Amino acid sequence: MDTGDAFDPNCPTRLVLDRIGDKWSVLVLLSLADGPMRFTELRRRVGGVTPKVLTQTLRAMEYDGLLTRKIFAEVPPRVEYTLSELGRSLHEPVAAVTRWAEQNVGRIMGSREAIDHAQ
Amino acid sequence: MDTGDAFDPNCPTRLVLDRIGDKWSVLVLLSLADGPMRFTELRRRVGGVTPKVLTQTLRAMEYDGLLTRKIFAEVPPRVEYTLSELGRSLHEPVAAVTRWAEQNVGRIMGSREAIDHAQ
DNA sequence: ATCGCCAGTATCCATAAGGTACCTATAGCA
DNA sequence: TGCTATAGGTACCTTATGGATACTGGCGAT
Repeated sequence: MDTGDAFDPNCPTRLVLDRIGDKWSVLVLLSLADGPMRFTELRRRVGGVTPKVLTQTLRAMEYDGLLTRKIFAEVPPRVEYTLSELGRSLHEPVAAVTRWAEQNVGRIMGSREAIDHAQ
Repeated sequence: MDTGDAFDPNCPTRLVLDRIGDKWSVLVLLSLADGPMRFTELRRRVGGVTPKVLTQTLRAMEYDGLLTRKIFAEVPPRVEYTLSELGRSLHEPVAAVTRWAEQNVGRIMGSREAIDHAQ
């Protein structure tokens, strides 16, 4: 298996990029970086996510070993999501991209406005 | 306008994250980091992208000021895509995520296999 | 005379995302 | 003895988005 070329569609690295490139995954990762959270907490924190999509995202991240899901046998039910070591190791690179976005949002919006204005 | 909270769906930072989180944008950015490229060159380099989607991606990145599009009045036509200063500044953070993916692809695939095996 | 090159469009279809409603069981309240 | 609220989802339907394939135009080469 070729792990070195992200440009090859069959490369596993590409699968990983697809997953972590997902916008909800990134927001979940950033949220959980502050500590474990429950489903509804996450739902409130990550504005705009629907429960279905949040469930899909969390299940996918669990499958990839980025977080763990702990169910407490209580009523009402309680489920806690916690970043794994692997998930925590991804936090810094992702946070760097987010910082870039925050720092450059002005330039990007400026570019869009300049182009819109030229039309 | 609130540029500080990527969790707010109306936050511009979120718009930016959505855009640069797109898998094709990342691959185009990494390709162009080596220098300007033509459309067909990019298409070959970024395996699996269809022309329609590549066009959409390039237009979106141009709109955001990440790259410039230069048309040469020749036959056959020639169009060159070049990263802007802004695009180049995004390269390092994105490359860090890609490096993480390459280094951890094994762990992720291992997690998937462990879970598949447990079923 | 026809073929191929380049940079895309146009068209159609499948998949995925999004929105809303509903389910389960129990504890608390009236 | 209902009635309601709660948490963590599922089920269902509709709407975007992505992807596959085919096609265009002008010219130089065969």
